[in-house]
Parts: sequence; C-alpha cells; structure tokens
Amino acid sequence: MTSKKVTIHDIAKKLDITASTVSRALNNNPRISETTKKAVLEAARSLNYQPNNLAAALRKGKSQLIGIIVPTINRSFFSSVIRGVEEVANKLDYRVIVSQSNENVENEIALLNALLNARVDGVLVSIGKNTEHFDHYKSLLKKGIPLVLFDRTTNEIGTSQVIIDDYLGGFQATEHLIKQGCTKIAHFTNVKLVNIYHERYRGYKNALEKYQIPFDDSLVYESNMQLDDGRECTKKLLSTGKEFDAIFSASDYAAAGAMQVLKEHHIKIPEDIALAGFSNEPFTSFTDPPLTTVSQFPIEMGQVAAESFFEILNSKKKKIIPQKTVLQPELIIRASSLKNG
Amino acid sequence: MTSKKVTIHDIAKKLDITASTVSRALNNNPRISETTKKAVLEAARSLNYQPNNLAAALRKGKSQLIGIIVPTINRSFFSSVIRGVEEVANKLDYRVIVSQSNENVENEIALLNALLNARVDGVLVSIGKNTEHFDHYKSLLKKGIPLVLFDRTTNEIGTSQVIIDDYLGGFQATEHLIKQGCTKIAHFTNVKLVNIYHERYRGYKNALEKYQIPFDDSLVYESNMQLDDGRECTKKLLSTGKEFDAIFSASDYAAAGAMQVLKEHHIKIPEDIALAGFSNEPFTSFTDPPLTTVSQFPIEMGQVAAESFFEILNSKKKKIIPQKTVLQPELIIRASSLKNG
DNA sequence: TATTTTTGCGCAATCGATTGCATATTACAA
DNA sequence: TTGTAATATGCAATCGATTGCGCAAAAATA
Repeated sequence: MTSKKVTIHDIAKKLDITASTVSRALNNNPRISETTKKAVLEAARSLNYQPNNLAAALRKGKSQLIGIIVPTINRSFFSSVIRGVEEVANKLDYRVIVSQSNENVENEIALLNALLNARVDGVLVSIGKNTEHFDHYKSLLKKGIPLVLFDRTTNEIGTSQVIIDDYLGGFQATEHLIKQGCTKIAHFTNVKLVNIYHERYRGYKNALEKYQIPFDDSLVYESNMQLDDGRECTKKLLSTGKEFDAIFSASDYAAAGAMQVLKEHHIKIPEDIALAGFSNEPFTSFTDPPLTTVSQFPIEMGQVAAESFFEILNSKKKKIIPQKTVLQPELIIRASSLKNG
Repeated sequence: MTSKKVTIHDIAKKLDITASTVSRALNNNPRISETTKKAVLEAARSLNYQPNNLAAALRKGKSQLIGIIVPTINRSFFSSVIRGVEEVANKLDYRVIVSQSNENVENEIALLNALLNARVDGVLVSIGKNTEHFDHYKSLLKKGIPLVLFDRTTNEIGTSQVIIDDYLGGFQATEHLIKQGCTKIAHFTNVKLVNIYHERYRGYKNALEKYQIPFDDSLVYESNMQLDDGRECTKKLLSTGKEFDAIFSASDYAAAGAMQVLKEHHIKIPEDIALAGFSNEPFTSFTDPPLTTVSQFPIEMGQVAAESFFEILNSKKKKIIPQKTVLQPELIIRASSLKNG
C-alpha cells in the first residue's frame, strides 16, 4: 500500500527542469528565479512531496538530530530538562533522541556509540553516578562533536556545562533554617564525593559558619538519600538522644522519610523540628506539612543547555571556549520550616 | 579537528577487497567466509570504524528511528511511558525521537510531518485533548507507516492502541470504598465526554449498582480535576450539608485538593471520610494519609505499546488487524481509605 | 574425469538530496 | 553593435552503505 515516494526528481520531471533546480528552489537559493520557485513549491504541494531528511543529512553531513542521555527518563527532574531541550530544539527544527543509561557506565558508552552511528549532530548528557572515567566523552570532543553536560557534570572534560549552584542552594536552605531560630541543624547527604552533594554540604557548613554556629560532624548523616535512607538516618539521629531542631536534607526523598519518622514519633514539624529538602520534587507540595525545598528549574536548565549546545554547533571557529553556566536555585519556603508564620 | 570519517571503503582498501564484501561481512552475511569476516571485523576495529546509519537507512528505506508524540514530556505518566518504550526500542537497536504537542492539534500535525521527514519507521502517539479530527493519522496509515496509539486514543482510526481499563479501575476503587463500609460515595469527574473519565464514572456507577446502593447525581461533581478544582468541589460538597462518607476522585490531584480541605475542616480521613484517587501519581504515597489510588502501570504501557508497534513493523503481510490492548489497572490501597486495618 | 552445485566475492546501480563547476540566456555598458 | 557581467539552470559527482546479478574457483556428485 505504500504509495510511491515522491522525490525532487518527480517534481523536476513534472516541470521539465532538473533536480538541482528543484533542490535549490526548495532551499530558497537566491540563484533561482521567483517564477521557478513558485512553480516548484506549487508542484511540491500538488504531488504531496515530503523531503527525505536522511538523504539530505547524508549529503550534508548533518542530521538535524541531537541526542540526550539521562540516567532515567521518568524522573521529574530529568523529564523536565528534556522538555526544555525539546522546546528549544524543536523551534530550530532539530529532533531529540532520548536514551537512558540507568546509571550504568557501559550503557552510557553503548548509547553514545549508538547515537554517533545515528549521526546525531551532538549530544547532551547528564552523567551517571558511577561513571568515573570519561574517555568516551573526550573522544567525542576530539571528533569535533558538540557535547554539553548538565546537572551531573565533571570538570575533567573540557566542554560546556550547565549546573545549578548547589552550594548556594545548600547555603540558602540552611540560612533559612537558622533565621527560623534553629541552631542545631542536622544534615543528610550522599557520599560526599558526588559533586552536587558535596556542594550542598559546603553551603550548609558555610551558612553555619556565617552565623557562628559550631559545626557538629555527628549531625551529618551519609546515605543513598532515598526515602528509606531518610527514615533510617532519622531513626539513628533520634536514637542518639542528641538534640537537634532542624534537618536539612540534600534530597527531597530523604526529607520525606524524615518527615514520616518524625510524625511517627509525634514530633511536631516545624515547631519541634524544622525540615528542608532539595530539588522541589513535585510531591513536596503535597506532603503534610508541605516541604520547604530548593528549586532547580529543570525546564530552564534544559533550555539553557540546548542554547549552549546550539551556540557550539553554530560557531564557525574550531576552538570553542567551554562555558560553564551556573543557574541560581530558588528556595521554596513552605510550612515544614516556617516557625514564625 | 574532525578526523576523516572511515567508511567501509577504507576497510575494503586496507584488505584489498570490495566494499560489498565488507558490508556483507559486517552484516554477518552467510555468503562471506569466516576468514574474511574476522579480517573485516579486525580491520574495522583497528581503523575505529563507525557505521553511518544514515547511509544504510537511505538505502534500505528504514531508519531504525521511531517517533513518539505526547502532550507533555514532563508528566510522570508520559515520561514513564516513554521510559517503557525506550527500553524495548533500545534492545531492538531502535532510537526514540520524542516530541510534545502541548495539547495543540497544529503542533501535532507539524510534529508528525517533521517525524515523517526524519523518516522514522513509525510513530507512537498519545493524542492531545483538543484533537477532534484525525486525518493526519489516517494518512499515516494509508502510507503504510506503523502507528500505535496509547492512553489517549480514538476508535476512529483503524490502528492498534493500548489503554487501561478505566471502567475497571473506577469499579474497583468504588467497590473498595463500599467494602470499607461507605455507602454515600461522592465522585469527582471531568467533563464526561472525555472517554477515560466517562469510563471511570461508569465503573463508579456500576459498582454502586452491584451493591444496591442508590446512585445520587447530586454527589457527582464535574470539574477540570486539578488540585484547586478538587478543593472547590469539596467545599461545595461540604456546604450543601449533604451527608457523604467517601470521595472517589477520578484524578489524584483533585483528591489531593479534597484531602486538604477535609483536613482544614478537621474531618478525619479515612474515619469520617474515606478518599480514593486515580493514576497513582508519585506524590500519592507522600500525602498524609497516603492516598488510595489506581495504578495505570505507565512503564508497562510503554513496553506493551512498543511491542505492539514492533509487531506491526515486523509483520510481512500488508494487512494487519489492529489490536486493542487493554491493560488491567491495579487498585493501590493506602491509608486514606483503610478503615478496618 | 566430466558435470553440477556450492561458495566467496566483485561489479555497478541505487537510495534522494546537495553542490561545485559549467553553460546558456539575458541585460547592460561602452 | 559588441563585449561583459549577471542571472538562471543543467551536469554529474558525491555522501556511505546495500544488494541483485554475475562469475570464477572450489567442492560435490555422477
């Protein structure tokens, strides 16, 4: 049933001109007369011509496709970034190929290769947690293929990246808790070698320092930062008998876990213990009390990353100075931390 | 800096054979000797050969790309479906191009065209709310291009679709509330002409009927089903003074709104009023109490849709009988409705 | 040993659009 | 009127891989 594909040759035949002319007419080449252009456009419409991007891509060496690799697609943050990227790309008539690494280095490498074989014009990546060597990305750059990292980035590759200021976010959240009158603020963090968590941790410490509150290492708990980890950490924290009046969790999920345990112990939030998370996960406005958190503006991050990407793509000069764009996070204050409200 | 691209011709030259042989060797054609295959593979590796899918796609007429159109990428349900599709596609060495219609018919048409020009091998679509004519999809089918609809579908196009049994979900949720001892169950729904809401409503009514509970139209509230709508409906419901002991909301968001208002009125959930939503939005497990809801298994839906898609794609025969796959939803019972527990 | 079959590979066209380099026509200046 | 420039279009190669057809050499069969 597949109707014969109509090509520029069919148009050419119909108008008794050559395919070259048709191609130029369709691409609005100035060396084609207005009359011919009109005729071509008209014929194209009447024949229901659909250009074959593959052929053009092959010939031109650019596919109008860009690849994006994230750890998992169905997480609010990442899907929002993808949304942002798609918006920008779509306007510029580029298509976005998505793929997920599942935090697995080998997948990352395989996907990167697959994208290269599909001849994407470039790639946007949020690096998996366990990725520790970056040769596959470096070789991308050597081949001159645009690469932009976002959120989960590294400085080991000389390429543009877009991140949020995790330090500032950590600082703001902590400062906010301090201003609410908290002085013994616990902190939940991930293994601190992961950059973003380290930065949030730094922000936490510096805020304490600024307000001359002694830093107490025994109030800092490391975990994998999922809901259950948050629960565990909170239980441990409570069992030590150590006094504290707030928890700043570097993840919303761990904060949610903390909230559960605190409530199970009939500890009032925020009166007894104030709570702040990080990421502005969609669920945070639905907890009771709603969770104070830090927004990372994922859609905007996607847009900025895409813009940064196209800047590289369109720059004629071979040497591009890698840009590091740092977005400002925003503290979202909700009831979980609002003592004087 | 772009290193010269190495092609099969380079491999051919190196081994003093022809490109045809190289191509066949790489594709594991049985008519090529093992010796030659090994040599080609070896040479390909040493030259760091990367196949150009564009060229192959052009020649073969299939791109190994599939397109997917959703209203918005960054919604839990849709991003999860995409995740499922990507998983299946990736295993079969297909790439997934995502795009979002923003519930706009014109975007839908434009995106569809863009995908066609990119020569995707087929398309998966969740139709926008406002789309009322389907010619653009019908013409896809006429061209013999595989199309699978999921979640937001229509019977007006003779093509495969994957949906969940909304009727059953509505029935199960209502039945559950009844079994908890509720007899005056309010229902929040959307304009009932939207299929999925109508089905849930039907399920609600039939469950009542099965248990010989009189249906009371004045307990049914129509709205746009966002959080605020849920709040409004609940307020109205309360202000009527009408007795009710449960709310089955066809949307989790409206249910969350209801929960807020009930709590503001110091009405105990579930003791005074039991609550159930629909969709199993990620936030529902974080509310207090956690919300009983109906899971739609979006990842599985994506997988099934993809499988259905590849079935069409791989079927040799021209005529494919459109399959309508109806997935079973699952009632997720949580504290918001558990009276005896 | 003669004949048929199988195996392994080369030749060359092809997919559809782009583009550098002619060439023909028209316009314009001298 | 003639030479020159500008304009509009054609020719043919090209992008990189695939594939139907053909053919020689090797293997199997008669």
